[in-house]
Formats: sequence, C-alpha cells, structure tokens
Amino acid sequence: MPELPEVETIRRGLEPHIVGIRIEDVVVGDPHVLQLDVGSFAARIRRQQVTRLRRRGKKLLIELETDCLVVHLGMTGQLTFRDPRREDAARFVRHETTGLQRAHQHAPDKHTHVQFLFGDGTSMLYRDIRKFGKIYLLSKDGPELTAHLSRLGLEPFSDSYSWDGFRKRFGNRGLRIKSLLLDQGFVAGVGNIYADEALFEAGIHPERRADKLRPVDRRRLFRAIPAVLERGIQFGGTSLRDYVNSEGEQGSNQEELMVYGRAGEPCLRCNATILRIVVSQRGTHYCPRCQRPAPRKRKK
DNA sequence: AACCTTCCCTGATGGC
DNA sequence: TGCCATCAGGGAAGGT
Repeated sequence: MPELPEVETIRRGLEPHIVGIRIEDVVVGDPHVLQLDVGSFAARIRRQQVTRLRRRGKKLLIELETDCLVVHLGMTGQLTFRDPRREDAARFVRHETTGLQRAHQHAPDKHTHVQFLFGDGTSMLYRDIRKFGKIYLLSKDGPELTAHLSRLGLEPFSDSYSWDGFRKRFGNRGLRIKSLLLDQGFVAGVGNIYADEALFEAGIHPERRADKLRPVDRRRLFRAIPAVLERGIQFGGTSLRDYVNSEGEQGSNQEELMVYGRAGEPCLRCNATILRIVVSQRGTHYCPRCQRPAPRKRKK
C-alpha cells in the first residue's frame, strides 16, 4: 500500500522522465478512477507540459502548465513510466519470499485504467487492481486544490513538522494512538505499515488512548515517524503486495520491517513473539514486551 | 463533535 | 476452467 515513502520513491523515479515533457493524449480504460468525465479530462490535459512533480502526504502532484494532476494511489495503485525502447516483461512472476505478485514494465492490461501518452512514444501508466485510487485534475491556483491539500496535516521532512506543531495537532483526543496515526489530518503520509513501525520505534502500544500518552511518549513518536519514513525511502519503499516504483520494480523495505507482517515471529529487539490485533479495522502488529499497554505504574 | 463501522474493489488462499 | 467464504485496507460516508 503506497504510503509516503512509496509515493516519494515514485515521485523521484518519474521526475527525470516526465518533467518538461508534453502530454499528447490520454487513453482511459475505466473512468472510475477519474474525478472528471473522460471528455473534459482529456480535453483539458491534452497538449499541457509537465512542469514539476511534488508530493504532499500520500498524494503525488503532477503540475502542468495550468492544471495540477493529483494522483492518490489508494491501496493498489501503480504509476509507472513506460519506454518502448525498453523490453516489457513477458508476464508476472512470483516474489521468492512473499509468494506475491510482482510486475515489471509491461504493456497495458485490464487493470491499466489511464495512459498518459507523450510525443516521443513513451507513456505514463496508471494501473490499479482494486480501484481505490483516484486521479483529480484541478486548476493549479484555484481554491479546489488549496482545499484539497489543506485537509492534510503535518508534512514530515518539511518546516511544518515541528515539535510545537506536532503537540498542537496531537490535541487531547481520546481515540487510540494507532487510529490517530492513520488520520491524514494529523501527520500526512503515514499509513498502516509505517504507523505500526513508528509505534514500535517509539515503544508505544497501538491501543493506548492518545490523550493518555505522556509527553515523553509523544516526543518519541514525534521522532519515530520521520525515522521510519526515511528508512522506507532509503530502501525504495515497502513491497508486500502490489507496490512497485516508477520502473515497475519492487522496493526492499519489507526486509527491514520490525513488526508489520511479522506476527508469530520473534521481536528483533527482545525476542518476544510479535502479536497481531485489529485496530480501526486495520491489521496491527506490535511487540507485547517492547510496547506495553500502559506506562508502568510507580510504586508508592 | 468525536469516534467507530461499513463499504467500495479484486486477487490470493484454503476448505470442502 | 470447481465453488464459495474470507482476508487485505485508504478513506469517504453513514451511524451512534
């Protein structure tokens, strides 16, 4: 599932390929992912040049001359660059350890919903098996784009990510800390995998109430979030199921995860068995020894 | 208002 | 070409 590190990896991969290039045409398979009807989408985007690639949280912002393409990959969205001079992989292969699907650059298939065609024969393909992703086309300096982005919370690695801002956004909410981490209005870009990893890194049990966390816990979380995200970027993202980068290749951060997907396996820090529970309808992984349900009470 | 649950969607998996 | 239930989950929408 593409979270901040995956989207950032895609952004960096696409950038040298598409900045400065002109979109000649758009081929839409399933208009379901577009937030505009096909006709106006195509008419508006045609002949526009890509000027810049930005990212906000999990959203990729492809800036054009007058509009901005906002790509949200949802669960299984893939955005890849296709160069006909490179060879397409003949078919899907199995990942050796996870046994799951893996895709290289390949020709459009039934899950390829949008093709952005460039003048030199290259293209950018949007593929999304479960169709939870969305593509918006918004005016570059209109109120819609501003409204769209203002719903998002603190941006890790930016100036907005300060201890003061963090404390303010944290508030005194009574929901479970895992749920707060998944709220994009709190810190943008954290999803299920990195939420679990950040909580492990900070030594906080995922079911603890946010408002009951001590300042020292909040401080640890404040530091843990960018730490796990940065590691994710370093390893090119986490490929557990469908995530691939702009070249259609997998990341390797799945090998670096401490708790996510490791239920039943020993904690790499203390050797206790990693547990899996469900919080906010999301699979949640933690170490029962490193992440205690409540802070240890001091005896009087 | 704040929090929780349901729903959208498809492919992999396992039981029978 | 076996059939069916279950699971994965980001985030909008609906419910309490």
